[in-house]
Amino acid sequence: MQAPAPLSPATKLPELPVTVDTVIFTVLGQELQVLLVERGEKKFIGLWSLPGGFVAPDEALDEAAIRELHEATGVRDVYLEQLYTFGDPGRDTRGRVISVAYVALLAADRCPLVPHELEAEARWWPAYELPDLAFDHARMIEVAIARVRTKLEYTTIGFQLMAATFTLGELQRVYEVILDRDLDKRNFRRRLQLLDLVESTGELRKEGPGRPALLHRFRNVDFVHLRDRGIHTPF
Amino acid sequence: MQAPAPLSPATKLPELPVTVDTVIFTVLGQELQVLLVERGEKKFIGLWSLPGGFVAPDEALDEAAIRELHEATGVRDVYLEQLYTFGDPGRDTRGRVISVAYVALLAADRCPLVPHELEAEARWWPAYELPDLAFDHARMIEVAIARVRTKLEYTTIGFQLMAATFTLGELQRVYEVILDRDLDKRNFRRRLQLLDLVESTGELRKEGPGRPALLHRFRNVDFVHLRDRGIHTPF
DNA sequence: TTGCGTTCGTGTCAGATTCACACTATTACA
DNA sequence: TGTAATAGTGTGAATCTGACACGAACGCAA
Repeated sequence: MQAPAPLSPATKLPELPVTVDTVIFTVLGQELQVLLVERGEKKFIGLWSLPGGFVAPDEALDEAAIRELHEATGVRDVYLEQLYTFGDPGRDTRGRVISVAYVALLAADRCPLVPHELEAEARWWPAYELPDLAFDHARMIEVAIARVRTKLEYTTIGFQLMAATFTLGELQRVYEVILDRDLDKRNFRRRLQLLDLVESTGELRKEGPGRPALLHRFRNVDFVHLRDRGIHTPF
Repeated sequence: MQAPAPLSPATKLPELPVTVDTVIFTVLGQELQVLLVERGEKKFIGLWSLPGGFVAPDEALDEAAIRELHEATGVRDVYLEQLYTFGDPGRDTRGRVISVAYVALLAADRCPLVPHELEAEARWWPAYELPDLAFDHARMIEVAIARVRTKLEYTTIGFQLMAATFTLGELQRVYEVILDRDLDKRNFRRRLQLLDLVESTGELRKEGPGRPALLHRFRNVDFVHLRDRGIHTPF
């Protein structure tokens, strides 16, 4: 039960440090990548961790995640959703810490090449070939990948990883990289058309050898629950 | 970022009270019901809230949820999953509190008729006709209903609401009550058979007028992700 | 005992969806 | 100008979904 007495500074309540940690994904160079920061502490030399930090006393969890994301990347207005809360005693070897994990999706053309306001070093790592991670951050990334994969199948979060215009080939590769399997080009395009999700800009993009591709944009940038349209397996 | 210095009692870190609150569902009398406790505080007279309480300093979040669930209902070994973490400043009018919400599913034959170790009054309420709720607990229940509905469609969590043996009619009614729509009897049964989820015990249950129904049991009590079998819309 | 109301249990068919599959078009480059 | 690379396009078989109706077995009341 909740404490029967009203809370007050005088009331002795168990209090715990609360952090947010964010799994920031992008698809860069045909790979799903995660932003990690190198830990400076002696105890954690060579270990990497997710960008995150403590929640201030008057700060909403989402706000804290947005703030930390901005500090780590310099960008705002990023797709962000709460993932799961990790709170086992012992998950942080330095003491009891509750961590509310978030997932963020960042379009490749908005990815910072250098860390923003971080003193520590930060870089992108391939999500399937991660370095040694501090605490339970490897587990967090596992859960995050599972979440993104699932939602890719019944929402339009995948769009969050694309630039404003893109080719259908690029879009398909993003899906393939995250789902970690090949998709059929014709079925993929038929589905996009059927769902009325994209439209052609009319422009072509020439790049390397091969026939130039038509550029497309999304018709509805908003997050769409395809389930609401009775759709369960878009791709 | 995480604090660069090791944590210690001397280090000044922002700490926050953390609670768990659990949305306990059952299906009783053709209705989806939620267990609520009446708040004793003067400030909250007439308000009801979810059973919950503070997380102890050395206690895992899941453990805290299990403990609170046991205190409220007297039962253990209940299906329980973390739902979402609510942490807006101001969500608790008495001060800043982070609440990790859980969902529990309790079979009707295990429901306590009277509260267990609670001093406060507790009772089941129809999930679609709730009383005035304290804090953001109404929102928590909304999110919980959405979660259970979604998972009902691609997992076997629905089984958690059934007694060890049951009739197919009872099972269908549980699904109908949660999804809040009618299902086709023949399609429902065809799907159960196709998925090989239930088997007949051979016994009959006579109850009231009408032809007696064959009793069934689940073939696999474990939580099953039907998606892993390529199934997306079981019912 | 018989009739009525109630619940149980069962199959089919049309429409929609899914999945596998191959060739031509357009470009860069040697 | 030929070759390698990528873009773009349609069909058919199999499966899945969703709508639909009736006989069987029981309790109860007349």
